[in-house]
Amino acid sequence: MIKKSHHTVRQSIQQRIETGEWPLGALIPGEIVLAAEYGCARTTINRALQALADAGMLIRKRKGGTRVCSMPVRLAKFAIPIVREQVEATGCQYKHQVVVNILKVPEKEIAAGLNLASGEKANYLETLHFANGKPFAFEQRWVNLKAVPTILTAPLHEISANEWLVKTVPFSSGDVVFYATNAEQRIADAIETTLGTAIFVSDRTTWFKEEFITKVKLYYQAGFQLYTQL
Amino acid sequence: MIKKSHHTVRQSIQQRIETGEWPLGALIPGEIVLAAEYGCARTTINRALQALADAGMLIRKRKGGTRVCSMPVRLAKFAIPIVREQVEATGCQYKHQVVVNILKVPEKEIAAGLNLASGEKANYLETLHFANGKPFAFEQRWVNLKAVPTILTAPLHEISANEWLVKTVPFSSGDVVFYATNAEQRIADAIETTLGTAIFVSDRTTWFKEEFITKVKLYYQAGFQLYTQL
DNA sequence: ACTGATATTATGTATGCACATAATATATTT
DNA sequence: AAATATATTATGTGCATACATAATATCAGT
Repeated sequence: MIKKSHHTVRQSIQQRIETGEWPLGALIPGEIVLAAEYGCARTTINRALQALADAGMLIRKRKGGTRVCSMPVRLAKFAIPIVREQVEATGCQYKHQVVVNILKVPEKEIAAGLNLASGEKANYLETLHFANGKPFAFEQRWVNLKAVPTILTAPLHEISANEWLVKTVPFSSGDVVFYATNAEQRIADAIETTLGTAIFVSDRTTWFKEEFITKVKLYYQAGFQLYTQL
Repeated sequence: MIKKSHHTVRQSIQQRIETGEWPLGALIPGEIVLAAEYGCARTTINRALQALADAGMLIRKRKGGTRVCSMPVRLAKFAIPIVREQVEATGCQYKHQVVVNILKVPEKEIAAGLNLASGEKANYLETLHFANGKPFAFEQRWVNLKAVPTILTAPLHEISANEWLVKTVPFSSGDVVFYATNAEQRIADAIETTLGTAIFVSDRTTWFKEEFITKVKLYYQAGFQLYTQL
């Protein structure tokens, strides 16, 4: 083994796990032993093992050593997408259309979820996203004006609120909920399907340093599938 | 700044991005400058910056330097769960029940998806997962007998096929599709809802070194939500 | 036996150094 | 002026070393 870079070592070790040389839950050799075996410095082995531990493939403990994760936490990752990119990824042409853009006081339960004072207005937007001219998703969005006052002057007819916010607001945390729902009449009309059709919905709330920024519900076209890889 | 470990440096730098000190797309100081500023070695800065780059917060290029990612790819991660853990996480008691466990030849389209020779039998399982005695999810699963012959002797009444496979088969790759569907009568009966109710479905196929292992469809109870964080 | 001090061990972290590599800027040649 | 060579620069990677830290093993004292 003349392997060198931690990438190569990492890959090699991953293989040895995958082929079953080190079965699930087994203790693998220490860094020094591996370093000798691969003919590299312990530092290099360390980086490789740490990377694998980050990936959830190994569990490391001082003393106790490193062992193969017995119940591997397989993480499915997916990029929270710009709808435009989602559409264009399927080879379709993207278009969007702002249907509603008003200021209004949200209903109580929503205002609470948004962390807004009662009676405070927020920017409410409804946008239709199209793929090759057909409705792809229907978006309902609340934007906190205190956090992002400039949204009022943003050219939302050229760039969707979705994309504008990602490009403008620095890193933020948030949570996403996915669920299925039977289409109400309004939604059914918007995405051109029939009442009661099962619709895939993503509901996302975004925060920036404890301050609410935006909450968006996306109703995808009937038959939509969210694909991710392990 | 007496900050030391790369963790601390990483956090500090992340803050400076989040507070807007370095806006989206901006070029940040080089490693040497930062090392001087933080009073640590360049290596330490390097590790911190690399970590942030891995997290999708920075983009680094030899020469050209490091800049804040202008269109941050926020990755939503979620663990592909053992259903039991999913149930227990909500504080409910878990139980499962194997409804069907037979060998049969899958339909053509499924066999193709499973990479099985035509006419070849596979293990077909139907399992009901319960939370506090109420149906939580209905599982339909195909298992490749050539890959995992021991499934036939597994105690599937004590440990669900789901969990047994995760504990037994080494790391594997796979893909997951989520979608919404209107419940057919069979499904509706199984999870005790009414015909046509919108159901959240996850459809997962798992491979081990190019060999098909298992394909599983999970129909979740009505109202189920998949929650993830950014 | 039980308790607590001490040594051992494996990983975690930091540092300094050297060289590799890629992209750019500058100088050189035609 | 255009093409080519060279220097510069910032990151990428590897190594040797040292010390830190946490968990365990060992051993002594009561």
